[in-house]
Amino acid sequence: MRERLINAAVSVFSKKGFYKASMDDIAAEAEVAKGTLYYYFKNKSELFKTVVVEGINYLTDELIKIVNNSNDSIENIMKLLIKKNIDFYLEYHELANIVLHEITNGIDEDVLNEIITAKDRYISFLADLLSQGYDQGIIRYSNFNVTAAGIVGMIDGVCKYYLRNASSIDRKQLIEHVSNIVINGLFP
Amino acid sequence: MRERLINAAVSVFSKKGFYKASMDDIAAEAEVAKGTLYYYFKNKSELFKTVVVEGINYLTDELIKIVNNSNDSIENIMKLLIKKNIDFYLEYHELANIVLHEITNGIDEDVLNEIITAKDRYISFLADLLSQGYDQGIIRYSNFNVTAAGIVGMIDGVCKYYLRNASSIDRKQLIEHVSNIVINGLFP
Amino acid sequence: MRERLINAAVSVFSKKGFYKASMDDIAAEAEVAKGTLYYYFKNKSELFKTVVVEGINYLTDELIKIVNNSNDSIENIMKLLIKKNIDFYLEYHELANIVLHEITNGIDEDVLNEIITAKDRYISFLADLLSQGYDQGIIRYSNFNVTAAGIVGMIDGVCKYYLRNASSIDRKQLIEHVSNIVINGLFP
Amino acid sequence: MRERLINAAVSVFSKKGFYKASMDDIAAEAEVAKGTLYYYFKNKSELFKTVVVEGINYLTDELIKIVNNSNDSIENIMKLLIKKNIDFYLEYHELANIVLHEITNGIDEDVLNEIITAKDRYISFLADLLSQGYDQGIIRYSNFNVTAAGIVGMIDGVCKYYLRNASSIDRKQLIEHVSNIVINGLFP
DNA sequence: CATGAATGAGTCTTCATTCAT
DNA sequence: TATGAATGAAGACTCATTCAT
Repeated sequence: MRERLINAAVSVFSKKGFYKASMDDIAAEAEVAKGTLYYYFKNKSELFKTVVVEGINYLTDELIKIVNNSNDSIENIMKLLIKKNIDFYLEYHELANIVLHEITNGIDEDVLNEIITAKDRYISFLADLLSQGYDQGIIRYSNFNVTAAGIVGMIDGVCKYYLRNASSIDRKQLIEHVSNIVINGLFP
Repeated sequence: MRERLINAAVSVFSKKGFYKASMDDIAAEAEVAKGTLYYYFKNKSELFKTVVVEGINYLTDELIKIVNNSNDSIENIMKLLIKKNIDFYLEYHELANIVLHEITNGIDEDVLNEIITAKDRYISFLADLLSQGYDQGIIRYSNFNVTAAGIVGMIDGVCKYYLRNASSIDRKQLIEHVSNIVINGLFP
Repeated sequence: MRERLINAAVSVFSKKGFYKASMDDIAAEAEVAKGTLYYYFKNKSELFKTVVVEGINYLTDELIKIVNNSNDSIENIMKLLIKKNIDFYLEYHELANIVLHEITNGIDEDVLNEIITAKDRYISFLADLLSQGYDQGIIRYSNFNVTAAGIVGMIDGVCKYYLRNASSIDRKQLIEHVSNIVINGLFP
Repeated sequence: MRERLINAAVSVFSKKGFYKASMDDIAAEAEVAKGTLYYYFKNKSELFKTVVVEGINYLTDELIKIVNNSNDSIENIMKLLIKKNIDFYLEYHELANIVLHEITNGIDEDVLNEIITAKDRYISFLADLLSQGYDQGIIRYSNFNVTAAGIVGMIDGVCKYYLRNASSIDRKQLIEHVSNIVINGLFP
């Protein structure tokens, strides 16, 4: 049942965002009584946190698997990660919108902290990878966390644009394009 | 008076975001009666739209001025724009958070469209610059809009990280760093 | 309007008590929208406090007036006060039930404190009178506050019994009876 | 088991009162599942009634024992009863508060009647004693029930004051004081 | 006997919006 | 122009109660 509620919550939060999503909506989506939500989750913030934290952790774990199962070059791994990220984003875009951003209002402090922790784990994972590349002499910059945050932000911005103007470019090109910018920069 | 209301609204929306900001808050901040807000703006969405659109346009106009008044290389202009962007973001970060992101919920459709229009103008402006660089052979990629969206997203992600972990890097370095990644990529 | 809301609240709280009385009930009784209640009172506790504090203070002030305007003996004043108290009690009995007893649960601490303060003023007033009687040598005991609390408790107990079994005794006798016990004790 | 549930209920109702006490609280206190409560008691009112009625009856039976086992004078028995009452009150004061005053709304009519019956038995017992005293010519008034209710009310008022201001008088004095007023009145 | 998951009616509270002045 | 009292719809949350196991 918990699973079912979370799925409903993902769906509704994705479509409506934190504020516009009502507990009624989510209960209706899950086809349960509203009380059931409160049987499993203390309150709306708690439910939201669960969705977001599990979302981020799912993504992070997927990425970790890719890295662990690959003997490829850092460059190719990087490309794969970017692809995976973009795929995730485009699949659950509103959720990603929520997951990848700060939602500093209306959520209990402690709940927010858990979200930030999950997010930091995600950024740190990317930063680690960058750090490895740096040690191998194939990445130039040492501000790994900032760089990681920047990459995620770029993916975010690009996906959002893509979702608004889907026709102007195809998905494969999008991934390729982001990979190129990240890896080679704009200037030749 | 209208000016005064908008300033109050910027301040409150910046601090609290769209949902948590109440018309009472804004009226109190402006030191007027709540009814006055409705005398000048049809409703909350309308007021929000005004703030956001004027915010984006202000930023865009600032950037346009920079470009028009400069004879510098595209590379240097690019750096300046990035700096300006980051400065704007860090100064009005909550507002920027709103301005730079999709807030697709709880706002009237038509009002939302005006926000998107302003945002597109901003992205287009950056894309134009990239296009010029492309024509001069100093930028590699031709998906100008996507690239522009990506740059804005990266700035966004980096600033957010910076605001959470301000001590780990200094502002000048931050700007430098983003400029470098955008211009030269991660790989040497 | 505030007056009107308080009157409605007195009526509803009197009939139903703090918990069973809903803000809907009170709004309906006052024939206003529920929001209006919240325009004048921060919340249910605040409204309740207002009713109780004003109730106690009203009663206290009435009693003070009696004392100040009378040249009668302490004994006769005492009788008058008992009469006034019983009349008040029987008129607003559920309210009196609330007013005279602690409601230690479910009410905000600070609000509760204001209620206790008002109550203490009432007890103190009676204690003062006893103290005067003591100084004049016509009252035996010096634990004035305890005695005052005891008298109020007795009135309470007697009135409650009366309300449950109204037929067994008439109101005038009730007042007479309490006065006698208080003044002369049970034993001849 | 039933015993165990009642003990838990006494404890929780005593601390929180009827409304604030939840069936969850009571189940937790008894360390059973919530359903178990409903296996033994039809509903919350029923459980509450059981607690209250058994409480009153326990007290009444204790008092009856005292009277039956004593050859003392009415006066001394009276004092003992007052002492016992005050002791009971101060030990289970919140419960006593409920027994004597709990708002009678929101409890099923029939359940309420059983509470009143138990209460009346208690009052009647005291009234009987007064009646005996009257027959022996050592008590002046013949409104026995009203007088009994008044005495109980006085005990209530005095104990409550004592609980709020415990330091101002000692317990033995409190008992003495109430006995004196009841027996001799305020006026010499 | 005992459980505890599931329910849904009921309540408080917020706040954008209106409108008479 | 400007006010602010009044509104009422909407939403989060509680909790007594039921029932299948």
